[in-house]
Amino acid sequence: MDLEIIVQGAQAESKPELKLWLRLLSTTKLISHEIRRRLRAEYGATLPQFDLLAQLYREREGLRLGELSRRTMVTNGNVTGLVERLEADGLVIRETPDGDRRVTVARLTRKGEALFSEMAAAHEGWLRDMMADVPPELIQSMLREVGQLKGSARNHLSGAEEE
Amino acid sequence: MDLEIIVQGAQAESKPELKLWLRLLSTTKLISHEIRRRLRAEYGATLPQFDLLAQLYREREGLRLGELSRRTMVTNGNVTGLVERLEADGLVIRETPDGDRRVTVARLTRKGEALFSEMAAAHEGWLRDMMADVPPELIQSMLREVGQLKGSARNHLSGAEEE
DNA sequence: AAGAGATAGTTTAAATGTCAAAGGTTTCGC
DNA sequence: GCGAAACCTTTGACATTTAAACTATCTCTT
Repeated sequence: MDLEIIVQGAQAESKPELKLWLRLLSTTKLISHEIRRRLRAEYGATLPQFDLLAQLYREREGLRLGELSRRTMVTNGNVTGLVERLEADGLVIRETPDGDRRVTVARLTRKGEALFSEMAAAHEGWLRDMMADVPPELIQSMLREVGQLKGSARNHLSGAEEE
Repeated sequence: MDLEIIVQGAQAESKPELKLWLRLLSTTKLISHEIRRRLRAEYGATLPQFDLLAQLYREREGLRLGELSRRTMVTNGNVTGLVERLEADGLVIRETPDGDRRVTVARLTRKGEALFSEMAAAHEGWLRDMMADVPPELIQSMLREVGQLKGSARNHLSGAEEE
């Protein structure tokens, strides 16, 4: 039924970190699958595209592809293809600023703004629905605790990422 | 820096469900990236391969591909390719039982068992390390709360999945 | 037994994902 | 100003992902 089966056999009592990780992973997978399904069914969009549009929606003047890559946690080469497809759909345009010709900036078109604002409203509703059985206080405390977990993880990366 | 930027602009105060979701997503992405990097660097393995091997490690007599698909939350077609590559590496073997020739069962080889048991120990250590700054009580309470969230999400899927 | 229907895996196409290497551009040191 | 270093993006090779079509096999009803 679940990723958690990995350890629930012999020694599930110990290893709380592993157990928490598997539960986090299976939960986000569950919710992601659902959101992906609905995005596809109702808007013909994919989840990575939605994420990318979301970033551009917040920065109306556009973002450099490298910045998009950092914000969406998607690799550089991947952003290239994503933006290409979104541009083909007329949701995004690419421009090279005068100052620095190494740079490519992606920006939402009018059509992209309109579509994303629809999708965002639906997306938020889906989440509220899926979390309907969780009391508001729990949501608040999870927010805090997951934040702490994230901080801990960030402090113990092998890579060179700081702050 | 993060997925959470999606909403932190104008009206971050409201929409706690959305905020929690974005934080969950960015946290699991962060940890996944790190685990993937280390699995690749130290064992030349990918995360989905690790997940699949983990399932087989728990069921030494092997699992049908469909069951593997369900447990890893990976689609059917995907399991086919994964097992193919693992078989090519000599970590897994495929067999068709006598009773039902539609069925394919995947099982770990001696080599697969040895490799996975190494990887699993390292994997657990990485997690303990990344969660080092989180007090044990918090880990326990997150375990409970995330479980509740997962239950809620499962109850509000549009798909036909029950229990 | 025949055939409809269910089930198990595989295959396919399009998209996403990684990493590493290659491309142009800009900037810096001198 | 020139060459080297640094920067930004693209490209290429390959693995993973989803959804849907397809093949093979089994089961059940009649």
